Amino acid sequence: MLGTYLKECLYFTANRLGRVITKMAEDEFAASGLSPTSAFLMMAVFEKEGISQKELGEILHLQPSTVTRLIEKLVIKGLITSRVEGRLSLIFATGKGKALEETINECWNNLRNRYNVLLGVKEGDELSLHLYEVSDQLENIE
Amino acid sequence: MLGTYLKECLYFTANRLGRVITKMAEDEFAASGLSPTSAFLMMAVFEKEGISQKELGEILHLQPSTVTRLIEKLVIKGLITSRVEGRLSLIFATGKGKALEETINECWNNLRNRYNVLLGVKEGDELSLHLYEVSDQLENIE
DNA sequence: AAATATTGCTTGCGCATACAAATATAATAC
DNA sequence: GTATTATATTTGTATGCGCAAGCAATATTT
Repeated sequence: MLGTYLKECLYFTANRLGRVITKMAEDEFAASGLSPTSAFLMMAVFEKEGISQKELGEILHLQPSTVTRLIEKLVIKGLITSRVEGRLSLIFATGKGKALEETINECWNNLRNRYNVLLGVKEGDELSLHLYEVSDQLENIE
Repeated sequence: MLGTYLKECLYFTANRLGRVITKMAEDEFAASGLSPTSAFLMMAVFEKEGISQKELGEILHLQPSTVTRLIEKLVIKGLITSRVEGRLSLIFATGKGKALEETINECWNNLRNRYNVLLGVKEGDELSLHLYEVSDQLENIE
């Protein structure tokens, strides 16, 4: 079989999986009008009103510049506001943003159900935890 | 802990892993002057001179348009040529391209060693095979 | 308190990938 | 043998993310 070696390349398989699941996630989160990443950022804000951009970056494992851009778009959509406090930029959900909480949770549940059905019960969630640990190991966070 | 639910989201963990391993791969393949994906495309061409773009897309699990762009760059670099045959576009490695084969293989070995060391012997390779199967399941290829 | 360093965020730019529409060739139907 | 459909590739456009450099606020040093 041509190209079999690719199956043994974590770079390849990880990124392929990323693309596949991203499509699924975008599909499910479309109901919320948000990209999956934006939706998870919103969830972090719901969990801690006034969270800083720095914290958001740490939780989401995204670069500061990427967080800035996500925030930008969510502010334009009127879902969050940011208050500058010293050199921190603190993020709060607006009423319109809070109104999305339920929807976002549903989208997320739908996504999880969708892949857990395809992968076998709980296999998806377990794989996810595993991948999280693997990333930590690769980044040498112990 | 804030944002713990993210560990259970395959969208998130898969993409994070993708970013982490991509950085490692880019780093290792820098020695070849190629992006990891281009390097794997070259490997596919080494394996089958005159491979079509369609086949490349299937092997690499990339969209045709993405393949077109990769080819474009490799042609500009003088590593491959493409001969149009009917509606197929067949890809061949140039001498300059073939000269890279050894280097590319080394880069790949280095990458695999690097993550296998961090993840434990063979764990990386096994994970990779697993992720490949998972992607197949999610895409409903049986 | 002035000079320097650090920290958090933003901006400009680039890369990888995708989707949709356009194009080109081949195959099939009639 | 033309008309229609199918297939392979290309082109235009968009998104998500990163890096590097810059800016602004605070902390540290002297």
